[in-house]
Amino acid sequence: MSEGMQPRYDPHGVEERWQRTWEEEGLYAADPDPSRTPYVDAHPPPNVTGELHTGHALQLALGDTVVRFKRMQGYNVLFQPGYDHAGISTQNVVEKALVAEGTSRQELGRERFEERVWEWLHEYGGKILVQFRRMGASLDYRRTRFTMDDDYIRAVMRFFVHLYRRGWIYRANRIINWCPYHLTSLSDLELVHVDVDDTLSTIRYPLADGDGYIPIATVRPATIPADVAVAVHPDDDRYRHLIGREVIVPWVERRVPVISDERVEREFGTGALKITPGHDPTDFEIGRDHGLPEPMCIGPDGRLTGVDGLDGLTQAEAEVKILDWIKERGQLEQREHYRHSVALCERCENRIEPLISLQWWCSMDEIKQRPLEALRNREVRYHPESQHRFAIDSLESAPAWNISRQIWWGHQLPVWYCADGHVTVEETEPAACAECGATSLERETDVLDTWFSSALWPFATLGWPDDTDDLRYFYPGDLQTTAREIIRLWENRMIFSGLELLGEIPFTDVVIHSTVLAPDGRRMSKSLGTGIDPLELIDRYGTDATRYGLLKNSLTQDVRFSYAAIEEGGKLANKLWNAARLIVTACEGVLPEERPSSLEERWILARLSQTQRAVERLLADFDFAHVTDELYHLTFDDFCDWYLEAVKARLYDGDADARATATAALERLLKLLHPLMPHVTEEIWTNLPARASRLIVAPWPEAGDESEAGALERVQEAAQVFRRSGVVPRLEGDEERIFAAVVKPDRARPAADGRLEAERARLQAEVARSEAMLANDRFVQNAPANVVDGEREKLERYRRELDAIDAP
RNA sequence: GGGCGCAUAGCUCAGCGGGAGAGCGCUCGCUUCACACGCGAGAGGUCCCUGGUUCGAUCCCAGGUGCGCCCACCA
Repeated sequence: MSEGMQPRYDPHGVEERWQRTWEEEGLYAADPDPSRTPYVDAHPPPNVTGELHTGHALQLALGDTVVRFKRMQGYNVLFQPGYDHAGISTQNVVEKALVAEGTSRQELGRERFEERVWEWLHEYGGKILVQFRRMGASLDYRRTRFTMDDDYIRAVMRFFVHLYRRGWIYRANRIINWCPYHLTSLSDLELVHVDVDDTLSTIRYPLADGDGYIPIATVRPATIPADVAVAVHPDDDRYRHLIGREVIVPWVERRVPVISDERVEREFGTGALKITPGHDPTDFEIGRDHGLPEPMCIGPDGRLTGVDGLDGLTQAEAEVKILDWIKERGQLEQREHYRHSVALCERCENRIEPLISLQWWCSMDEIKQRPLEALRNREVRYHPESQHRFAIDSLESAPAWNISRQIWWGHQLPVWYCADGHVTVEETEPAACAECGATSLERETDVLDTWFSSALWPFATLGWPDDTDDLRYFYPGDLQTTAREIIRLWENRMIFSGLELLGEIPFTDVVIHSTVLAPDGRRMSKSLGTGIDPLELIDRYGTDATRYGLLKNSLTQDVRFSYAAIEEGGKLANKLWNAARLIVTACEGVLPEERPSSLEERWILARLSQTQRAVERLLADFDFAHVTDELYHLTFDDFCDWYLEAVKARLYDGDADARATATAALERLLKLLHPLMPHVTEEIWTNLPARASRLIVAPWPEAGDESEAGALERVQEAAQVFRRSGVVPRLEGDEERIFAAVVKPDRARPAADGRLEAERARLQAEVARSEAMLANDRFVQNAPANVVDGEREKLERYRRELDAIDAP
């Protein structure tokens, strides 16, 4: 097929063809096989409504590279695909579509709305898996799972009931983050914080006995009607004498106590804090500790409620009226500009209302103990290692988890109430109330936090809660690739669910990849217009080049996106293609066999082995950036510039050993590169003779003898000397032949005036420096032996090169 | 306010106790029978600052400066 190889490698068409072929030939498929060792990467399920972004692309490139490497090593690889129902996000997208149609979810009602979501998903959902294929991801697409599949729902219900019976799930009134747009509670992890310009008002709260006032600084005068106390620090001399007395809350003119609490910051504002347990998390805690009531004055819609004269007003409107009232009475001390951070809903970016609400909670106190122990024992390895500490810290400090959401799209809680309010928790609808036997039951309308179901991904995808062959064979798995911010949302929860339900952590290695920043260093974001669409990269440079570029960038540090890295990948693919073209053309029909008969052949085989060992070592540490580096230089410098240049003449001359060896060497190079750049290597593979199997399932080579890796050193030294001085050093045999073939002294420009003298001077200076160093007793005595020996070798080399120049 | 990290060539980044590196960009020369997405030759750096440890520091330690990210209830 060599006549089909064009001088320029074009990935278009080739890559799609291989993606189809590999999948159709079942080469991604994983099935239990007790004779083989499994290797499992349960790839994070993206949002069902999502589109491929750089983070996904990077994550896929990392996971797929490892998985392809393991597959070649003979592991039975399961790379698990799927997508997540993603509660609020999905509800959002569909709601927007409804609004565009002139209707709303409220108008449709819950049942119709859920149907609409399913319809929407059947039409548009899961597009992302098509895009996963374009990344060349070798996922077992037959096994695609959705976190709202019937079986998956069963797993979620089982998990909930399990935790409930353990006594860890409970229902309670607590202050929560309320999104007035979505009309639901949110966990702390679903918020974003932004700085806003605001106004800090200092308001005088008169003492009830008429004797003076306490100044209070607040940014939210609209919450004043729900004040239940004023708190000061117990050691604050300004106010200590007032503790225990009463002040009058403006507008509602209610008498409330002055209390003391250490959580009050003396330095902030006036040092006195109004306590509003209904609308502030700190105040809620202080209020609980002091046994204060918990009234609210702002409703779920964000408007005032239950306050005479303010009902139904927005907070801005209420604020004006309250401040006017205060001003009229001379109680407004000052208004000043104040910049501070506020919490927003990460989905709609509306301001969060803290308010008290009856919610379902999962207590973390007991559930986190086993995971903590496991993490401390390093039963999970984090890459980079520094994330290990963070995983532990974030688990240690994990607060009670608000698991209920007041939205319609998601897993409805398996909780039923009878008319008397008794609670019955069952996996499926119970016939009667567990407490009173009443048969008329109402199901809880709340749904679960999306991450509650995500926590089951590594084993719900394998059939849990049933005891399946898949589960027994593939669980626990091996690899997780994920973004830093997901550690708390997801990694920790998978670890505790796995330990709790199956007694084992679902994976052993967690690779936390970097955040890819825009080329200018800002975050990639659609709204900023700084996003880079991986599909456009694929269209422009090809999948292999895109994968290579992303891997090269994926260091422990956040990195700026670089087109240059992708272009480098494209060049590597083309270089490889042309090296293969040379060998395929010159060695047509020759079977690969390592029969090294000359220096350059022994050398390249040793270099291939050496690089292979390095790649294996680096991949074990998930150090992808250095893998790309090793392979780039192996291909360009060693394989092409030295080996092929040296052996080319013998290939054209029909040297049978050289031809067989060249073909074998190319095969090994292709194998090393396949995990990173699967398509171009597979395409070349088909052009090699007698190929029974696909490269994707070809065995990873045994690394051979590395002892000849330095065999070309004298020739390379000679090349240095020649290039710097124009002098052709004396060499013999293979070395002379290789020098002539690679360096081509007969075609080089003649030695220019002064070049030789400059090189001689340089070498003499090096010799002098080296001799001085070796003459220094303190150096010779204190430096490690290998350093001293190294210096002696260097000196020898400098002297040899000097001799070469000075020879006639 | 806590935690983590980064400052090295024009740009993006490796290296991390003994000769300052790569890719891109730039300059010069090559249409040499695999490849101009190529080959060869070059220019370009107080390795952020100040101290300390050491025979020796870009690398280790302390302090400073400047950036970035994550977390956190200063109203």
